[in-house]
Amino acid sequence: MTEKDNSRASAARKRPAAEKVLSSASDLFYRNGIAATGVDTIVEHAGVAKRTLYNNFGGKDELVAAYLRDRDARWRTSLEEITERYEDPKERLLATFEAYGEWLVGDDYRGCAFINAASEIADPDHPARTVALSHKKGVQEHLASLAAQAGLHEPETLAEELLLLLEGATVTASMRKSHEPLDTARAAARSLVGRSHT
Amino acid sequence: MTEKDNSRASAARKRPAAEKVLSSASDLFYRNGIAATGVDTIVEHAGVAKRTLYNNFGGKDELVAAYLRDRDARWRTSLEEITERYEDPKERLLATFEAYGEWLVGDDYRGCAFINAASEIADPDHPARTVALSHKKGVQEHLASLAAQAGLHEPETLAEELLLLLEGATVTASMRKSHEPLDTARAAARSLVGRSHT
DNA sequence: TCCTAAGTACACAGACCTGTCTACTTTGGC
DNA sequence: GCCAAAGTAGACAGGTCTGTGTACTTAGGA
Repeated sequence: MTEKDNSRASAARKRPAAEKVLSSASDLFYRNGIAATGVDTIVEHAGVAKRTLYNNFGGKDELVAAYLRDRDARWRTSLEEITERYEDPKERLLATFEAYGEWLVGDDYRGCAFINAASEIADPDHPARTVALSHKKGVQEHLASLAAQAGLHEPETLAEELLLLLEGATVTASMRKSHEPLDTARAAARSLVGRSHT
Repeated sequence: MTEKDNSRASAARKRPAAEKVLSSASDLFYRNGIAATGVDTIVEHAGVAKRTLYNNFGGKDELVAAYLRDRDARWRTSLEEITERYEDPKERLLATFEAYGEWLVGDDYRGCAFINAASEIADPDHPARTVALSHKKGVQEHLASLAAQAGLHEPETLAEELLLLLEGATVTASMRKSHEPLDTARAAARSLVGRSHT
């Protein structure tokens, strides 16, 4: 269990160049946007040959999907770790807001990578859209599961309400470059959780 | 007052070609994204010469800003009209959710134009970012003003909470291509307004 | 009627984009 | 040490992008 198979780490062990590509792509896609980041920029930043990118990922679209999958995996790990800090089911539920908070520290915060990708990619068949959608579904399921464990009323509805607050806070925080919307969202979440109390 | 100076209509009267450009740009930017829409596509769609675009707007960046300004103006008009349908201050406040609802009908819904633009444009000095930010500020001020008129507790905080719900609903609705998140957001908003009641 | 501002048509520059090709070099497991 | 897989280097094709230059034509008010 100490040697948990983090897909990114294991890929680094066996394909170091591919890992460098993914790492550079992640940074650049997130910071500058997907359309604004060319493959030449990625390979230059990664210090690898362009052919390495195409041999390992197939093309830019698949690389974008891989970028989001990687981010989703790291997000899940981080969320799990933060949730486990608490015992009380209600606090475990609200810990999700804390997890979001840890991601938006720093002045390089550019909002949610999945929302940004979905905003940027109009094509409904782009492979990255599937990844973004399943990520959001995962977050909502996480919330619903914890809400149910906490014995709250209508856990599914509450989970969606909390998701909306989280999404709104993420988007607003990145527009204003402030983490204050997350505090507001957390306060509103406490109200809604209180209302759903037995 | 019947001859209210809608900037787009007045521009159409005196500069028909410029208006065609703005109208085409609005459609294409919103539907396909800003980066994905080239100026050649816009002028072809508008049926005007490329030079007309540059003479009237200066360049693509300024055209993007004009697109958002136009959308903001139309949004304000629409919001005002919907708000005036109600007498009760609390209902007027919640009518904002209805206004959002009217914008996300139809299968061509692609989310909030301002959020999408901000997601897509990483450059903090881009003229469109200023427009997007001031639009969101306007929405929040509208909410705060109505919350205060309704005599609710801490109208500023409540306004921000409602804004977050609206933003979350917009983003989620466009990802799922469903208007159901808006219903959830409205229900949550009623809870929060209830809590803030006298 | 004339004159100015607005619009047209279209070629062009220069940069950037994704993806492919070929030939060469490194590296890790057997 | 061998050999296959992985990676490298760099040119290249074929597009697309924003923005400019030039010479021409319309339209509307004084």
